[in-house]
Amino acid sequence: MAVLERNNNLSQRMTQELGKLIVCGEYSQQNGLPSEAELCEQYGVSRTAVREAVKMLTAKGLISSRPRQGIRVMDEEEWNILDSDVLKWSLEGTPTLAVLKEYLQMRIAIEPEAASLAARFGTDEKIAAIESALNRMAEAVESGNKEAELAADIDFHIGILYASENRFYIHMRDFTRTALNASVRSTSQIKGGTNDLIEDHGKVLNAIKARNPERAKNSMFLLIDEALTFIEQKLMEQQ
Amino acid sequence: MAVLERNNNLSQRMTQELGKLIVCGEYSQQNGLPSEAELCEQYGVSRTAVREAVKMLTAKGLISSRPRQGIRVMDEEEWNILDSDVLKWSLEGTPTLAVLKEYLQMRIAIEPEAASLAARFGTDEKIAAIESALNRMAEAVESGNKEAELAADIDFHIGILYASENRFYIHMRDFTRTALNASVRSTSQIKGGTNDLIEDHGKVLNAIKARNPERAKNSMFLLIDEALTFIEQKLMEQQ
DNA sequence: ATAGATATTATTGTAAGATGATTAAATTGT
DNA sequence: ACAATTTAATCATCTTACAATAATATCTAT
Repeated sequence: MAVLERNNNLSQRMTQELGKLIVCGEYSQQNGLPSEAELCEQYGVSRTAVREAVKMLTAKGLISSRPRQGIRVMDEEEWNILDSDVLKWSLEGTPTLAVLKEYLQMRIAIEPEAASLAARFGTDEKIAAIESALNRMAEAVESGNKEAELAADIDFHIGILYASENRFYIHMRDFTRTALNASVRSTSQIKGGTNDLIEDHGKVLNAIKARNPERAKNSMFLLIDEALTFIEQKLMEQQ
Repeated sequence: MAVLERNNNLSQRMTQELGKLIVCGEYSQQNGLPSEAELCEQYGVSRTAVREAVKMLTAKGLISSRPRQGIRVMDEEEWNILDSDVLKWSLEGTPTLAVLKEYLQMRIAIEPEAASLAARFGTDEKIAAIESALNRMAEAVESGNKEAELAADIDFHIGILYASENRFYIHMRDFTRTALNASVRSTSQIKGGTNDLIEDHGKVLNAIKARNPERAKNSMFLLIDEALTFIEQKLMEQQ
């Protein structure tokens, strides 16, 4: 019998468990999912818990459930792939290069424009938060603390989203976090020396502080494009 | 007693009803929500239906629910504002200029880059779908059919997202649909003649057909930037 | 009086059982 | 072979009961 983690309440745990399995492909459109009754048995929980989990996954676009037809995994196109849980579940396995490319292709749309907005509209307080993140990142590079470096890197990029003062950009924070985690998770992402990485981040920050939207946008574009070009080249070699 | 629409099943309808009220601010962080028991009474449904609706809204980040504390509306920052239901509910009222600006600021990140990707990676079939949408749009303009024009306009922009061949761009289709609906909904969006609108769309399409990513990106940027500049100016005047 | 422990109670969490509604699939009749 | 009908698997809904949680009130010791 499957074992559930012990945090949260039962339907939340069921949601996590089933969501993970669906996103990782254990349950697929072909395989389908067991019926409510079978899930109750397999996990040793009541129908209430199973049904509430099914409802939550339905709300995230992962499954649909109808009488006589059972619980069916939806086409991936229907998944709410920007939902924070779905992003989290997708991070369970090691991401492929193709997936890293998808993340970067999206980031290269969002983040340069976010930097531009941050330069135009970001409050001094929010810009200070970006600067603080960059300082922490530099310290972490000095001391060779990879984990702290990643945390600060994430704070830097998310700080810019917040400084955009636009709800939709702010909402991309979980996406950005996931994308950055994924790129570090994938060992091939070692690439160039981390020194000019700090320098490149610094250029973005300076442009924002100078309230220069164009330069902020371009600096951020270059920063992400470097990573994207690297990935695209690796993908070429692979084929 | 509140009345529910008759489509779908009961918990779906409850979800729609409550979701709409939350997004429109009838229930807020201050006002809070009634308890499960009270909701059952008000809508004349069982706890099962109420609880399943609560779970779905929880999955969309709109509310949280804990023993003794009741059902609480989450901070807007937690809402899954790119969820198709949440987008739909947010479209219930007439959008303010500030909201239209937010939409356009996001579109100006996504769509130019999507056009660039479409030029690089879009299949001939998907590019043909974009062209077909533009043709329908031109016809609708000729015959003065505003509704058909909007539908074709939406198909054009969404067609480009599909042609990007990137899951994250494709996922933005509901957002783009909502943003376009909102801008038409708002009467002030009449702006320039629709003739050069077709021409401007044509430039984007031609660049994509010519497999020229840079030109595709720039053409789309200009197209959206025109609307954004217009809105920003209106906002200035308003203050 | 005040701080800290304890009891109360409102609210959600979980379970189980019963019946209704839906619809895919099997059966039947032509 | 095809259409109409029946069957049965599965989800949908309601009800009842009790457990778990946590905010609030109450009590106790200092």
